[in-house]
Amino acid sequence: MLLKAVRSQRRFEQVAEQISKLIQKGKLKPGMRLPPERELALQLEVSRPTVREAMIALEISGLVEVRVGSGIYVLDTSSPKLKMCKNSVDIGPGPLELIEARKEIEGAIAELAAQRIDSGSLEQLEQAIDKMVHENKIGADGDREFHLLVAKAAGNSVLETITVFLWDQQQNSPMWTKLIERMKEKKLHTTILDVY
Amino acid sequence: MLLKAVRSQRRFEQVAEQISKLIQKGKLKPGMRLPPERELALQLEVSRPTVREAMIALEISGLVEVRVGSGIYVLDTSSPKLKMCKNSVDIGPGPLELIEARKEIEGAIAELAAQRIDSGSLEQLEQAIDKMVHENKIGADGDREFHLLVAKAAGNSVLETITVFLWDQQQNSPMWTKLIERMKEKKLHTTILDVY
DNA sequence: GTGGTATAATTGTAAGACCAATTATTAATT
DNA sequence: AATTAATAATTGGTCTTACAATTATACCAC
Repeated sequence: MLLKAVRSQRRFEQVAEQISKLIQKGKLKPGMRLPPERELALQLEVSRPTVREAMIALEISGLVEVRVGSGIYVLDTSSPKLKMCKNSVDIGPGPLELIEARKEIEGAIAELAAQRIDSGSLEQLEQAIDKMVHENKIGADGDREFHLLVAKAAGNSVLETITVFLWDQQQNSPMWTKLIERMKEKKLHTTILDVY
Repeated sequence: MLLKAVRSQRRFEQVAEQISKLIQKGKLKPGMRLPPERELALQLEVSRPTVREAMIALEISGLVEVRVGSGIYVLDTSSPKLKMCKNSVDIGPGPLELIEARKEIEGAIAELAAQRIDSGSLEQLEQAIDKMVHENKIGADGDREFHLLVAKAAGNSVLETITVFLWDQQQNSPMWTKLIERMKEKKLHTTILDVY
């Protein structure tokens, strides 16, 4: 007998749910600015702190963006098809697991891409490689660009999203930056580049 | 000239970050109850609403659980390292892309798992396979169980998370369910099973 | 036009009060 | 003495009000 746990739903959750569904249904389109917090509070018949809590919840969920002094705007939730709470508090995994995951997954993606890539994308790739070599450091723009191009060449939006996700995890991980620093000191670039 | 956008970090974000790091470092262990909101406000020298906003952020990020009248408790974030946002409910990509993505990624994961799996996990896997065969349908519990066990056997939390994610996407995709129905009609089970 | 400035709109933060739910304590009853 | 009931203390949930910080807009001088 499967039962759902009864949770007293707090007000900010109800508010967040309402707004979320409006975005889902397309009543609120990306780029739109929703009413000021005070006005929302009036319409929903709750206090402004409650509205604020709901907005923070939506922001962390990646549905809206709060711009100070300007307003709250609906984000585009369709293009980055998977939303892995970017603004959410960092609970990232360690860098070693990430390196391994990238090695495996991007390797598989690269195979696909090799079969499908067209001449235009190939040229872009070469440029990215040049850039990466020129920058001569790990975690730079050329690096990211390269991997994303490979993913795009594979022609699968899911794989592309996962690549973006892996990259962003790396960028947000405090342990990663620390690892990068230590590698710079010890000049282990070549060793690490082999992993890629 | 690449510049990063400057975001004024709001107070509740700073608070959430502090607590988050304490949890990461193990200073706050799962199950622990953190100080009352009022006391946190005093220690951090911020107002209580700010603390509340931070707690909501942490809650949605899956780091803590708020129990009314009792307190705020640290959740176990070690096993499901990355959480999807509750409020994120989107349409998701088409089923064909998902099938392909799963084929590529789970294939790569399976390689790793094959090298690392122990006898205990192997036995679990066999049971899952039996279950899957017995259920004789796609997308059932045995199916999910099987893929998750493989991912776990690979010993990489990132890969495990991605597997869970792919599976959940499939579950949430309306196009997927439609596809399953049509396949049932046309009895193409065996064809699809080859893809796995 | 360009650049600076003033004004208004909006979010950010604070403080205090009170309510609701939970938990701990105490008293009462058996 | 043990169990139960009533009470108090603790804690999160919400509201109200006020002010600060930030942003966008309109306006003005140059």
